[in-house]
Amino acid sequence: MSETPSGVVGSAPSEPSHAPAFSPLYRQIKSLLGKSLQAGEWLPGQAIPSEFELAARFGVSQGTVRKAIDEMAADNLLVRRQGKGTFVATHAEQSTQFRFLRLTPDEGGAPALQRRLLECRRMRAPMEVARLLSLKSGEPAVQVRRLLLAGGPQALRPVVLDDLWLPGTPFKGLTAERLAAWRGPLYRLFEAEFAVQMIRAEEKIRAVAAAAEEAELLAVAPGTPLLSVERLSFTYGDRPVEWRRGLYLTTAHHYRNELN
Amino acid sequence: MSETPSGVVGSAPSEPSHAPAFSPLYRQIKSLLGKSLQAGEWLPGQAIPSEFELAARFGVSQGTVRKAIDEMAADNLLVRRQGKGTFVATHAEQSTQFRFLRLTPDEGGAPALQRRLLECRRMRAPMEVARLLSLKSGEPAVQVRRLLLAGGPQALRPVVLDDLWLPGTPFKGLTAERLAAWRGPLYRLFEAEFAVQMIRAEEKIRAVAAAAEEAELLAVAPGTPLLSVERLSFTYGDRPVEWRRGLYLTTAHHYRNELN
DNA sequence: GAGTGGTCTAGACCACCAC
DNA sequence: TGGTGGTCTAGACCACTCA
Repeated sequence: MSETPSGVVGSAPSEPSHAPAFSPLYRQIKSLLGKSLQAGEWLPGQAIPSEFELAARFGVSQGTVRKAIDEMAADNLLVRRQGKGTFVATHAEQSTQFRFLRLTPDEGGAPALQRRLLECRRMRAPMEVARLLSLKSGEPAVQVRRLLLAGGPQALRPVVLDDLWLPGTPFKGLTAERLAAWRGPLYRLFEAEFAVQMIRAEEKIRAVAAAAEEAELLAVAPGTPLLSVERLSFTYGDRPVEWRRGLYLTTAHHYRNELN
Repeated sequence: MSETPSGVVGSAPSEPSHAPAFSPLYRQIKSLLGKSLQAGEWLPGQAIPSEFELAARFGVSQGTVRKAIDEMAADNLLVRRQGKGTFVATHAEQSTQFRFLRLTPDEGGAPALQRRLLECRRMRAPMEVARLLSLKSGEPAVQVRRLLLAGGPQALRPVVLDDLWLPGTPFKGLTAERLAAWRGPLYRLFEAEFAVQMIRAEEKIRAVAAAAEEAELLAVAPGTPLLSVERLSFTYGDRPVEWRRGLYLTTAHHYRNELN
């Protein structure tokens, strides 16, 4: 293309010392699309404009838009559906239901877990939590504690004890009642009611011995080895918006991982 | 293209009942490239032919070859280097050194682990191992046991106790001497000396209590919680070629994972 | 049949590397 | 300077969905 339309810059021929890294057109498009997502121009589950429309908007060819969308689909930000369109990823769909839960029964595939809410309270963020969530000390936070239970209707056994911390400001209306009433994935609640989309997460996994209180909640003997799974979740713009620690009982379950 | 060259089929216009899934050209190319890799036509670290050469060989356009290579690069089978060519992935490079080891020090980035070989013996594959490696019962296997140790030169502490099982036939010349003399990644030895490339792996992680023997080797008290990491590794064609169990001491280290 | 994403092509030009 | 991968374009046609 010879013209330079709407916000997209042609490849600068020469840059000052230590050039700020050449960025191809499709990456600029990707960045612009990311900003639109972050601004809420298209909501989770909704379709974004077609590739040709976006190409016209940005003044590039359809193939260039395509490459940008390809990458965002690989990042799980968008979902392509042939014949229908491209959609903003959501935690509402069955297929992405357990995208972040890697706990699997040793026998049989489906997790099929029940939830039991133990606690939900607002407080000033503890120092460690404030640091991880990039909050100023003294800012409000929400703590949630819950159990996940597995097994048939009669033989329900606790498997996961989760402790979550969320920044208080974006999660202003989050209460125990709200949580207890919610059916469906937690992250779906967050995106639907609080406009917070969980995009990616980092986990740190250790083996620990169950403390007295944890052991009682999980119905195991104190000292039982448990998987400690610390998770820091990020939303658009790599901003951390959730920290949680899960204690997984791995007698009949395991944490599965694929290495590529 | 209007002609149908060397082994590549055009999109069949109509298929019999329950059509065997339409496969685009670039996937057929990908499959052919995969077979060449498996056959050892290009060895780890070597360059494969240029995109134009491959396009000519397969009778497709350069863009189609490019898309096939793109996917194989995403699968970590190939590595692209602008200006130089496309190379068969290898475990020799620094960058892919610890592709499969997710254990990280709590403080500081580099793992920097030392190895200590404990055992290497040939035996008939135990039933469980035979099952996992798709061996017939009674077929030979190689068991390797080793320690990984972390810390400065004076304060070396055991961190990982690894037990590996390998199929005896492909690993015919593998001995304790061979292993002890080897400097560099284990998987590099496997690909260089035994023509076995580890491509991907599946891990199952649990928390367990250290048994007496394990505790002694790791220099911890019996009953100490350890991460049990079971890994099944695959080579070309999704054939399992290694099963290992690692016991990770996670007091100063953790298993890191990224969720997308 | 119209609209969407998916594939394939051919050609131009750019960025990087080696000689 | 020539060869490699990387980007971008324009256009054709296929596959899928839905009205």
